[in-house]
Amino acid sequence: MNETGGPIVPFNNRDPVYLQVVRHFKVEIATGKLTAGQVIPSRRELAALMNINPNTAQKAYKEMEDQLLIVTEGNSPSRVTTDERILGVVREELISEAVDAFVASVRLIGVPVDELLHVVKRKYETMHSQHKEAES
Amino acid sequence: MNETGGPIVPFNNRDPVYLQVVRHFKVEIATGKLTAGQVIPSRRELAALMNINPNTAQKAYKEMEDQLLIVTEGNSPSRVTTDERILGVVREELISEAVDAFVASVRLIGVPVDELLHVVKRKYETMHSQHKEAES
DNA sequence: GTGTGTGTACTATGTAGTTCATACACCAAT
DNA sequence: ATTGGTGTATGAACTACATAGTACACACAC
Repeated sequence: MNETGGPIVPFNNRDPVYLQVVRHFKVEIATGKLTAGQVIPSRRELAALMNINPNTAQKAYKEMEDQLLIVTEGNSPSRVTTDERILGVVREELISEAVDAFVASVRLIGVPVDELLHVVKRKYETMHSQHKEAES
Repeated sequence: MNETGGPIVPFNNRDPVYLQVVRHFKVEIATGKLTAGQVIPSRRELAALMNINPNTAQKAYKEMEDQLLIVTEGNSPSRVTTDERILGVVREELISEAVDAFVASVRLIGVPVDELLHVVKRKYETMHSQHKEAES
């Protein structure tokens, strides 16, 4: 599998790869696996790791630099920003974006709040247990 | 506005237009605005209504026929299927798809269920009140 | 029959977005 | 200075989608 050169990492095909890479790093930051000032792989290293094109990695890093998530001085390896104010909102941003998209998609259907919350809770716990099973 | 020939209806630009048209009809069905056996506009009428290309309308209708949502006999106008089993699951499908996508997007972040439900509820009620304001 | 409207099918074109291939400038170590 | 590693820039290639244009077969009304 993956002889075709496609990405290894859990990528869907609806969203651009470079944005999914950005999201991947945001999750790493939000969950504390990446901390302030920590060095991240070079463009080419990341490309090899994720089996994507170096330019795609570059585009993702460029996007993260525009969002002030990472910093790059000269040609030393890029690092996660040390600005705690920025890091602190990453988690909330991720959650908020997901919730916004979700609510927007069900708004027109007119689902009662109670039913909605119930379905979410059920699905969430189901996936969580499946996740645990997969790891064991 | 819309002199350019773009769609009038609330379409985003990430998803293909024809799929958003399909979704539009599914919502109409789910909310009871479209009922079993009801006649829907012809391809050319819909194209004029939504300000899209007739081929895009055709593609949407073709997709709905493949999903057995509508039926077309000869060249009489297409109608919503009378199969209640199919109509009955449209609403649940819409909700389930939205929930699946949502849960998948937040799963990696590891948000506690309680926090998640709280944020959803807050956002949902906010949007709902805004919706009411916009209508008044 | 004529005309109009239906669904359907096919090709071609334009466009936007993504990814790829390549090249360049810089720095550091050997 | 040469080699190998950075980050960076640019243009080509490719894909998906929407659109335009045209055509055909059918049915119903006049």
